[in-house]
Amino acid sequence: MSISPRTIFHVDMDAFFVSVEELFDPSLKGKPVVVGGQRDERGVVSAASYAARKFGVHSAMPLRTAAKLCPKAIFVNGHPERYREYSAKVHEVLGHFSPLVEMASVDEAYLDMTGTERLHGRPLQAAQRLHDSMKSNTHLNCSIGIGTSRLIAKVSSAKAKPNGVFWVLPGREAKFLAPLAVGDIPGVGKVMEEKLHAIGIQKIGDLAKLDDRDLENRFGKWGLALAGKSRGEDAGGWFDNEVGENVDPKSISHEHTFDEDTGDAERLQSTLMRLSEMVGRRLREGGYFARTLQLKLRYKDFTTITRAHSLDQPTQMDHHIFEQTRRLFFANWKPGAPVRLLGVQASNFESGPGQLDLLEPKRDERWKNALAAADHLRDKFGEAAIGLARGMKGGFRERIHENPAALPGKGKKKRPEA
DNA sequence: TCTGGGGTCCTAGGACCC
DNA sequence: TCTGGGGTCCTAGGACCC
Repeated sequence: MSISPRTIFHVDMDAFFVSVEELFDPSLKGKPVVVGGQRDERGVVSAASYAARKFGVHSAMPLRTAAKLCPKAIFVNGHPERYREYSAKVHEVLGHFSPLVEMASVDEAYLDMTGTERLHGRPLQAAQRLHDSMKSNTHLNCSIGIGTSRLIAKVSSAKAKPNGVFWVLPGREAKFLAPLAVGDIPGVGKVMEEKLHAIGIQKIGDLAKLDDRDLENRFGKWGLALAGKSRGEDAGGWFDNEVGENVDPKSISHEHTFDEDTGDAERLQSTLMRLSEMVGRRLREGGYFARTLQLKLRYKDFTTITRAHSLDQPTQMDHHIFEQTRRLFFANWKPGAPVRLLGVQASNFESGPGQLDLLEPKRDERWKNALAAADHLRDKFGEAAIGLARGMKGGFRERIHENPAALPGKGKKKRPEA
């Protein structure tokens, strides 16, 4: 705990995906634009322009719903490479303002600005400069929230939107939060919100009046964290790590929803192979060896199961991943049942491969070489260049789209171990 | 309206060990 | 016999975020 309060910035890009698309196609400007796929596709909205939002379109809404609400909307497929490129530009701009920058996702970041006054001036002045610098270097707008904690910075950046700055003075945290809805607390979603409403809590101020122990008794660990959050602290959970500490991922996964549900075993297996390759590739890129492999299976009616298996020896090889997930698949799939989604996840990372195959010491070595060659080819000629036999069966190759929002640095992070 | 994809964290029960 | 208690690992599911 430091004695003088920290100064945290939360920088959130305004309608990031849409704005980037507008840079590539200026004719989109001012129009209702929906990024995430075509109007008749399965899938949800990744981002909507402000013009589209006026019709009630918002992110996470099914594309087909958006099309009904706003028939004139222009539907655009996402361009992950573009977002990555611009995210890197954003990161670079931010790096000129503080050495402690943490990209929380493609389009938002935390900066610890504590102690930068002599360089960049008082918070509002620094924010103004950052804003201008962002605009001139990336041609993108951002909103900036300033506070003494991540939580306050995050909540105030939402109040700053669009294209503004919002500063909560040190000592005014609880006062700022009190009139806001409990659902405005990051981490309080629909379910928690309803539970809180059920006991008569609507505003964050109502929450702050409750006893910490009472909240802990009702909601466990989360309840205690909530008590702190109601006062503006980064108490508990993922929020209270230092800004700028980058942490290794805990899991790597890929999943695919079929355009139409399928019960075709060959097609399902070839998809599983593709997903296994994608996961294996990323394990090798990151130098991770996974001990736990998980299959995800979603049926037509949306019921979803996950089945996991932990290996004796960690792996990063496609065929190990495929072997396990295929086994799990056939042990759980009702043959012929229409499948909506398949997913493959690797977790429980270890730094090395452990013991190699003692019976066939050359086998894994050969695989490793083959995979390295395949990785190299893909780098050179693109993802479709090569695939293991199963993935190619019958000339069919499941096309799997990369998710524009799925870029490094996402999600919640835990405090790194000392 | 018919529900993506990639993550993190939490809970809870059972196995297993001492 | 009328049954501990803690620790850790594994698995499954679910809330939540962008």
